[in-house]
Amino acid sequence: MAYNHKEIEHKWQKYWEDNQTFKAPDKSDKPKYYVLDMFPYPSGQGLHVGHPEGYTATDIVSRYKRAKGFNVLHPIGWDAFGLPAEQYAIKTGNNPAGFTNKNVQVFKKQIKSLGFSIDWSREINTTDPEYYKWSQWIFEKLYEKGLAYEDEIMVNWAPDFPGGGIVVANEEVVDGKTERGGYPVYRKPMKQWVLRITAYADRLLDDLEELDWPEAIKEQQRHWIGRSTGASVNFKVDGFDDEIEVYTTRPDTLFGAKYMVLSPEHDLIEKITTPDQAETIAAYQAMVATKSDLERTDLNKDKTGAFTGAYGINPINGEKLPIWIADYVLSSYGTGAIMAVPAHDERDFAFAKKFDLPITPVIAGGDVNEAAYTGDGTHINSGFLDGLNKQEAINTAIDWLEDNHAGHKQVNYRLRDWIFSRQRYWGEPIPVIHWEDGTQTLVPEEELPLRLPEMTQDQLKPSGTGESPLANATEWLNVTREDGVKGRRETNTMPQWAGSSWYFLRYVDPHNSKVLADPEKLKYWMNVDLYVGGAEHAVLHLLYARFWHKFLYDLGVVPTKEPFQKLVNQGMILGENHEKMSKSKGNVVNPDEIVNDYGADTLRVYEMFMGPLTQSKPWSEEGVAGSRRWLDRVWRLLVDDEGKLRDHVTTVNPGDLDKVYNQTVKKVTDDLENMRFNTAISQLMVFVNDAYKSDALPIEYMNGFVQMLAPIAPFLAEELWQKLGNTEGVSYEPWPTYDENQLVENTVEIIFQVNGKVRGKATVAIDIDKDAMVEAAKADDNVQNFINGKEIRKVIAIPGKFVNIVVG
RNA sequence: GCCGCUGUGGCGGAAUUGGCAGACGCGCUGGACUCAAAAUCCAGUGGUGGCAACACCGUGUGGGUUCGACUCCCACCGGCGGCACCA
Repeated sequence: MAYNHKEIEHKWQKYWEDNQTFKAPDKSDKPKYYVLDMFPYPSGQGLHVGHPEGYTATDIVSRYKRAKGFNVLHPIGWDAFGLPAEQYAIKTGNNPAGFTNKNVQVFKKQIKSLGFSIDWSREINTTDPEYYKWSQWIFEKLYEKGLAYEDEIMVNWAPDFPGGGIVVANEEVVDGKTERGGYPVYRKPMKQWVLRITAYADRLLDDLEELDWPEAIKEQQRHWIGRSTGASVNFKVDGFDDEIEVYTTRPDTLFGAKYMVLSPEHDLIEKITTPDQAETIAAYQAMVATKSDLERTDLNKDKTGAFTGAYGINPINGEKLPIWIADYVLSSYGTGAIMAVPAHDERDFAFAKKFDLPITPVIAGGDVNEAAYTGDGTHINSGFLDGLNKQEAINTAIDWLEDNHAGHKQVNYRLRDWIFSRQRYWGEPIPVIHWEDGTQTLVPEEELPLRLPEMTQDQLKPSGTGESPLANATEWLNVTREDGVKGRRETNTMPQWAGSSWYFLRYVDPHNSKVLADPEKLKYWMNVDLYVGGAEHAVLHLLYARFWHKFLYDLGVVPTKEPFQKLVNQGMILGENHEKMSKSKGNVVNPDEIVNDYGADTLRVYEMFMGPLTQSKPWSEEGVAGSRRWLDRVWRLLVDDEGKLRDHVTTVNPGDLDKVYNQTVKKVTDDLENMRFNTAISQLMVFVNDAYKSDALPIEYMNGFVQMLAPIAPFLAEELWQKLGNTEGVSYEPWPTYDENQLVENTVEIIFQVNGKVRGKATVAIDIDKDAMVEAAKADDNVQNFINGKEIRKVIAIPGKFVNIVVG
């Protein structure tokens, strides 16, 4: 009887479900291991082949750890709020919740078909009011601690976004366009909810040190947080009482400041601009306001600006500096104002060249006619800083600024606060009420969850005001206090990142109605020991989740400072043509078809055998077929045409498989520990190849082999395990061990080299001494061809390995 | 421009500490089985030369260290990803 994947996979899927095989108890004497996949968004497209890659990796680790005696938490759930469901609802008139649930059912069925050992009793869904109650609860705590606030700020406004435009977070802007959909983004002042992530900047940066994450991701987060140390310097404005505060990392170049630049949105511009420059300035501001972020950066490296007619006074030498405005100075960084040192800053240099402003070097070393010099050197033209190098001058300048009350040392961050509100229906309502008396309150904790109202297709359509469709939900929207004061609910909802910023905590205690999760259970299960997902979440999800986790740690809700101890990014699976899979290129592979045609075990084996988990690698249909052929081969090794265990599986051990079996246990164990799934599989192949050449297959080795196969191809392994006469499932059977003694041999093959090139080999006793090895080498015919008649200069011999004779 | 990753047969990839480059799989070639084919099993398979033993060349390019380099060092080239006026 041939290997029938459909029958077997159906049988064991049902068995695991009926027996709740993978339910993880909250109380156990076993050590715990928490394995997590990144929260999937249940799209209408279903799984793509990238999903099973990461999921198979975590599933192998989960199954391996169970066999190693760990209590394994391996849950899954749905990050189900988000735009596609809302857009679908507007188009079809269906409720987004219904659409979402349908998608979840598809995902669930697919994931179950792949045999992942998930504890389904812990399934969660961000759109479930019992879940988003706690997202809202965390928001209220942030609000109470002053970390959630509403502010009129410069936001990233994408007016062309379907559904009447949307505000997105800084992290969601890529190349001046929205990350989703690629709509152009404009800077626009709007009143929005903001989370004070900057309050955690230092900790988010410093605590990266202790995480076992890919260096690339840590580096991206470091860069995103962008901590820099410099000085704040106050410049008086000539003829006014006002001062302009600038931030600079190079206070040592203060003597080289030749002009100042304000961002076009700076508060002081209107006040200080001279009447004859007013028109020019206003025109420039208007021009900048219509530019998208893309036009301000990518498309336009050419500097623009306008002169205000006003002058600032350099505190260090009293020099009068013209004050310009230019969009190369960003209002959102530092104070939105700079001192320009054209001799030693590339941007200032370009601007000075264009507008013919003076350039005076204050550090020796460059040629200011050619380019800005940003390197180290001796200070010149700098009064009391003359003769000092860069670092000495920075320190001296800061001391001077502080002594003369003209400035101080200052730390700055690139990171900005997290713009948190979205003008959308299908998200967690922000639990705030705005009262007609101008006050604002939270929805009382005992009234949470604040549920989303049901809405008709018409109501879901954009309100046209840039407000969320919730503004159309009149009944839900308006509230009246006991004292008769009327109020209006906040109509913005939370971004999709809200639900995914803490979901890993809910898996620990998914049905708790009293608290977010029981502290005792959190103490047992946290942290996540292994977190696997794509690298695209490097700064979005992973930074937000760390921020919320640290906040919850400060509240005493969670016991750990960081949520994810070890992070692994799986590589992308490319199309057969080595290009990214996409519908337009027609190279998309549907995992359902592979499961149907070859079986889930084949898909799992193939995706793990393709190459290292972390690397991108191209799909190959031939490769899939090869993986299936190998599983067929495994089946035939143990099962005969009648479907019975083959006769040559015996209790007798002739010993010819001793070595390869023990080697295999050693290598597979080591490889699984280190997530080298491709080489683990190749070792299992080596074992099978040898087993085919053996007349007798010791049942002990066959059991061990099937156990090692089980994490990778669990359906087939359960079936073979049963055929081998085992009555319990394979999942909790203790992992096989190897005998070190079986690995040592009496003889070893050594190589003979002449001048580092291999010229001969010989099999010798394992304990052969150096001299004997050298004698054997010199006696070798081919070695003699290369050493005869030549002077032996040196002989290197490592016992048991090789002899190298150096002649000259 | 800056940062990170990466480059090995026809293809995916392997090589623990600097010690036989190419494990394993795909593809290809040959053989066995078969009336035949498929499937399967067995064997071969980096390039060049040679009947062969064997020799020479070979891990992106150029140099270096070493008895010995895919591995370490220097310089460069290509690919992928990220950031990009952050003062």
